Amino acid sequence: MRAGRLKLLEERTRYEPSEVEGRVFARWEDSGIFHPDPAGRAAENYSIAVPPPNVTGSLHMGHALNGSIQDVCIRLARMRGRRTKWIYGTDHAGIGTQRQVEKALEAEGTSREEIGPERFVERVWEWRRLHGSTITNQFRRLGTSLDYADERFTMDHEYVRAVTRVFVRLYEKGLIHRDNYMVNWDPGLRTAISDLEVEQRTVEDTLYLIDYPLESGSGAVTVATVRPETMLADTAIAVHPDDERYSRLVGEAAILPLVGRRLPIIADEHVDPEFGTGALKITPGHDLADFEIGRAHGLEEVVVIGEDGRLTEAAPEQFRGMDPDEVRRAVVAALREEGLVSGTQPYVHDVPHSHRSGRRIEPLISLQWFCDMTELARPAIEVVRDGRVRFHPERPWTAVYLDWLENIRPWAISRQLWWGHQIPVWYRDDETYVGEIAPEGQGWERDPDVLDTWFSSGLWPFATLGWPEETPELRAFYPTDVLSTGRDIIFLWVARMVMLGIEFTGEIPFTDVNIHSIIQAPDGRRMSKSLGTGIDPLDLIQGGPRPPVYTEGGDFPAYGADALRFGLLAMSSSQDVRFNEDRVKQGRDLANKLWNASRLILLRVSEVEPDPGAAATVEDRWIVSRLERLTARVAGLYDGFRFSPAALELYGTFWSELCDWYLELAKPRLYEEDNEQVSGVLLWALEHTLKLLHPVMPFVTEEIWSFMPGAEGLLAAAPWPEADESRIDERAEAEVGRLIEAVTALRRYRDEVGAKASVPVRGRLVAEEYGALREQLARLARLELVDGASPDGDVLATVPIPGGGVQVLPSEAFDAEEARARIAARREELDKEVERAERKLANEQFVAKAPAAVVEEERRKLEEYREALRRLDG
RNA sequence: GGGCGCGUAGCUCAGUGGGAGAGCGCUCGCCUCACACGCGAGAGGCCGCUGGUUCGAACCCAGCCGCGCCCACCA
Repeated sequence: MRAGRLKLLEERTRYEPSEVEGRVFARWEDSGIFHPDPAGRAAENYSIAVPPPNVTGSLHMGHALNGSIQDVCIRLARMRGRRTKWIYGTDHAGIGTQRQVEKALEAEGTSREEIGPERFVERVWEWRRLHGSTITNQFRRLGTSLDYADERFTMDHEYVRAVTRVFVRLYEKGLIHRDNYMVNWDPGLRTAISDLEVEQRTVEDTLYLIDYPLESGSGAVTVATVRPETMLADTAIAVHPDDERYSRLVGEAAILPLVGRRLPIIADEHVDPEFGTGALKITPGHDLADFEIGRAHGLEEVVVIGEDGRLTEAAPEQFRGMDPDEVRRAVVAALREEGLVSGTQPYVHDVPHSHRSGRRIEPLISLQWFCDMTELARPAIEVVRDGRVRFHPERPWTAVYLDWLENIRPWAISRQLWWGHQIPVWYRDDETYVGEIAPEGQGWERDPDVLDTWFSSGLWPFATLGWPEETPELRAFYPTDVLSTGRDIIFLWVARMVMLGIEFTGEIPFTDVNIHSIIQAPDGRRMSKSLGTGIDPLDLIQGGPRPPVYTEGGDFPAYGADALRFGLLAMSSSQDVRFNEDRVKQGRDLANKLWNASRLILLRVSEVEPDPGAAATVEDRWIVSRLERLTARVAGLYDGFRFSPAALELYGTFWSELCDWYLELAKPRLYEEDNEQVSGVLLWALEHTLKLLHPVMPFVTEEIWSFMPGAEGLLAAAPWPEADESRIDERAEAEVGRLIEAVTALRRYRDEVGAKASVPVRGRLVAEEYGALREQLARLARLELVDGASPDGDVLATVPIPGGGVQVLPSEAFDAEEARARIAARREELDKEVERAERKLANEQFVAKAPAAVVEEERRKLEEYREALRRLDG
């Protein structure tokens, strides 16, 4: 059986991810290791709740990176023997999903309004049935070990019950209330949105100066505004209390042009006397600042703009039904006719826009549900301050989180959508009923609004585990351990989970928050489908078209999931990075290298137990020592959420030390008949490497694992190697270090003098240190070593190596003249080094103040260079 | 307006007090019986600028120049 499989290994000189990945994934999933029993307590178990992707979404680069990161954590914990659950599920994503279905309806020539709420919600569920598994299958392609067998959805019956419970409890606690208040109205989506869903965009506007005649008839007050259309709802004029230009007018009134309303002139500190004319028109119905000034002064709130963004019946007849742009032109024209526009100037400023629809926000007074956050924020601040919840990297995210929570404002939680968690409130005449189930009796009407999607997301780590029921899952896996996400949802999601988690479970929902890079397009822009800058992770895994942001290169090759994972982890850090296909390529090359190094080892070893104790030679002890160091280093990096250096160190040590040096050093012994000792070391080195790399590149490592002699079970469930410091061998490292330096120097010499690749250079080793490694030195440097007993006079050159040199003797390999010129150049180089070191050591300050070890190191180097020079001359 | 971050090799990025690193790209030589998705050897850097602290600065401090992000009710 094994022989048959080895044949496959023999024949395949390239690693083929597409042939391996599906098969390996099925083995994992069928084994059940992704789906743990809900046993034990959370403190001993390990869990992560995945940021739930939109149910009808598809995998993008952020998912791929974050999936890779979390999978490293999960696989590491699993190998360390923890009972491990990666909580999986999807989000109903209110606005996003509703928009998708609306578009589908439009394509059918109908609309949401036409089919009504009930039928619409049915259509959304149908949509979910059709598209809901896409992203799940894409996560499988990435190799992520999510608990797919226990999938949750934020609109599941049990989840809805949790959401309802939370709303009712917060209401009963007095933290949720309904109010007529100024909200960010999205006229495109026709719903209120929260402050966090608003983004500022820089807009070029015109600042209009408009004269408002005084009631007394003696002149006018000139106000400055970029939205003249809102004047129709003005109810006052405000000036700064200390502004002497206007102090005599405070208490008087002006007359609102076009409308005729009497506007009291009031004093308020929020007015900036430096801006415009120092007089501010007050529109409490359509501007947040004015709204607050209005409430402070008890001003009338006139509303002339409706929920569709058009002027309402409350506006003068000539303007009704106009959209904001139309009405602006019309109002300005009307004012000009009356000679009341006394100036205009271009004005560039930031204007709030809806993050979802891109439309300019229309601040409107509207009856909405609000959640007061101050009380919830207090313990959420506490747990981060005292380190119970830690951000990685700590800076700047800890401060970002704390700043926001310390200045938190009420959260507008109701949305005028049809898809989502309907607010559990019923009305009958003047009565309001808030409860988990509908009230008894006739005539109750349920509030048609739904909750902000982030309200339900905020319960994710515990509602997915069955809360409010005391389920075994909750006991086993809550609190979770790590939460990993991008910085863009620290406020929207992370902070709210902390607040709601503490409030409803009494515990922090996770102990570590990892904030990962945001990966930009290769040109530095945002990755986005509509911009043509988005790169589909699946196209990298299985091959596919390059997006328009690439102007050349044809299709992506099929790099494979391991390559993508490696690439994303290697390119990402704490700051935003541009997508770098070369890193993915590096990952593919690594998988291939791993495959081929494994072929070399597995096709030739004796079937023995992997055993670091089998180390018999200095190079054996060297590789064992190097891999033990790597183990400690990589574990530390993984645990510190430093995945990029971890991936790159694994790459470097495996490639440069294990492959380039150790495998080459071990080959002669491996090819011998009696190779059991070196087999033990090689198998140990391979096994160790596979384990360390498995969290990053699970497919290729699992596949190779299956070829190990006596392989049993899954690598994914194999024990993680703990670093063993007793196997660190400084002496072996120093000896092999010298060998490497010597071989490199000799190879460089060969290269410099143009030695023919296939012909050995004759030479005599003049150095004490190479005892056991003498043959290796000769073989790797392609030297024909002659006995040192009888020195002849025709030494062409001496190549300095640590501890001595190699006298080069004439041979067929190269031309002697050229060699002499090379030596002269090398001497110059060494002279420079000696001079530098001497200068440094001549500096009394340096010798006196630098740490002894540093000074000593410098002396050692100086001596080494002098020695090398002596060798060169002799 | 407030805050945060970035500027290091041609490109994308690590490095954060003791002689500048990786991958790709480039040059030269190799199909050496694991791998040409490979092997060997190299070239390439006023570590944005100016001052300061220090025996010593890419790294710490200050200022400046350039770029980016977040927060924010000055119309």
